[in-house]
Amino acid sequence: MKTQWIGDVLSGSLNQKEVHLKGWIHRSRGSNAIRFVVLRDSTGTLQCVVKRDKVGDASFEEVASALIESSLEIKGTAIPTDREHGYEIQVTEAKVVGPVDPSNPFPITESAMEEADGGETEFLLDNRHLYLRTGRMTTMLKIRSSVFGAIHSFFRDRDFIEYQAPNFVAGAVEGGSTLFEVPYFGRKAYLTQSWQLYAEAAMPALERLYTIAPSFRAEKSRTRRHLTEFWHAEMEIAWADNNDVMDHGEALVRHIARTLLTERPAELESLGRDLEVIRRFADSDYPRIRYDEAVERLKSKGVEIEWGQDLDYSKEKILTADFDVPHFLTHYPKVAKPFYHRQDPDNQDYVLCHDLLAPEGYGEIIGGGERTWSESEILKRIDDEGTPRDPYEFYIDIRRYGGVPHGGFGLGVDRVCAWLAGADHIRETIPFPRDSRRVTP
RNA sequence: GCCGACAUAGCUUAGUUGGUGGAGCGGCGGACUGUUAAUCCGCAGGUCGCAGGUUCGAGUCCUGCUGUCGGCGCCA
Repeated sequence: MKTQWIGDVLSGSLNQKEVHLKGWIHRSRGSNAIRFVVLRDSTGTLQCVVKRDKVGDASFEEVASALIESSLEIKGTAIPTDREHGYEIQVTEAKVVGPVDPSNPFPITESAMEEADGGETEFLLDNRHLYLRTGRMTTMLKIRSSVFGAIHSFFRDRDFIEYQAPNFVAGAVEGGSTLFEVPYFGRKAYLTQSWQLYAEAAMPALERLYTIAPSFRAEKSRTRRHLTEFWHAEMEIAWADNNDVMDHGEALVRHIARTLLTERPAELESLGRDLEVIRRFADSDYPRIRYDEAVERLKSKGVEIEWGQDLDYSKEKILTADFDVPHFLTHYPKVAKPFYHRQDPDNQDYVLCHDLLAPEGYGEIIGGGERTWSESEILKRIDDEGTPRDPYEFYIDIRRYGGVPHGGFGLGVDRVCAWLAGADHIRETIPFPRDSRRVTP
């Protein structure tokens, strides 16, 4: 097994020590007597100096002829240097573990990445399984891991119970037009769009629950904010109102930003992120404005909008331009939202809901609110909407046995990753993105 | 569902008013004892996405198809 990493050498803890490293050839150059191999592992890159008179002819030839992405095992001494990495390895033994066939060299070349410049060409998307090894993707995946970890620690520190809902479901959460249909032993089933309805069933048992799970939406969206399979962090909490739920969403997003500042500052900077901006997201309060106020703001900017209209992305963008931190929009008109949002008892035209919009044009990252929690209200809302009751019988049943005020939200984890990492496209944040035109590789 | 672009070597691309498709990177061969995307010399590599059409002649013009990318709607 491997016990030493390039990161250990770079940290200085192995200065002047004998080291045994295993990794992949990032770059290789040199002459017929000396070879400079830049070795890569999961912790970084490091130059290894291979001299013919130190390792012998056979070993030297083997290393010298190894192509980029060949895997390599080396032994040598870590010595400080003024050159690029701060340290380099004077190699005493070197062995190619897994070679690369010269007739089929590693296809992700400098030129393949230069035009992409953070974005992704068709070629890189087709070769995603190999693109994952490159610096930008690796960095993004480390940030992603920290975001997932931060979500878990946030909820667990607050005594939330992690709870799993099925991915095969019979009915829709949203309108229903965006479900993936799958054959199910002669019947039809669907891939879940949200954990919420099943979470509400467990709400009276667990009171505070959360999940991080994939959600599936068959939207033919072609935007930098959409995936057909995305990772959804959702929570549900009993005895809570819209403001309580918002408090949790705000605290969670701040906690994620703070975690990245602690765990991934170098990665953020290598992607061109200004840490001061992330610090602002981690430390600020997030303003809350009502739908009506948002409409007024838009009208004052000359945007044509009618009351009752949902705020689409073009309008969101105009609104978010006024803020340099995330901000909530609350109290949407009832007509713009589905039945499970509770009507505002103070004004039946509105529902007790909220969206959290990320600044810098990244758009909605949280959608949530207070649920319609009494049996009479839910039946009226379903009937008024013209939605059939049948698929929701279990959901209605929950309210027949001790319904309580409760609510929750869903957070788009990939969107949060894209926003905090400053990615151009949500695809950059997930190893194998799925959208309406791509299910491979 | 709607709108707009694009498709030339493994990759990134140049290609003039239609007249025998070039380069850089990568690969291969050679030179080189401290390189930083190493450098230098040489070689191989193309049914110009597919199918029609116009023309003496199409990478180039026209039509259709396919694929991909970008934007909108919808949402996390």
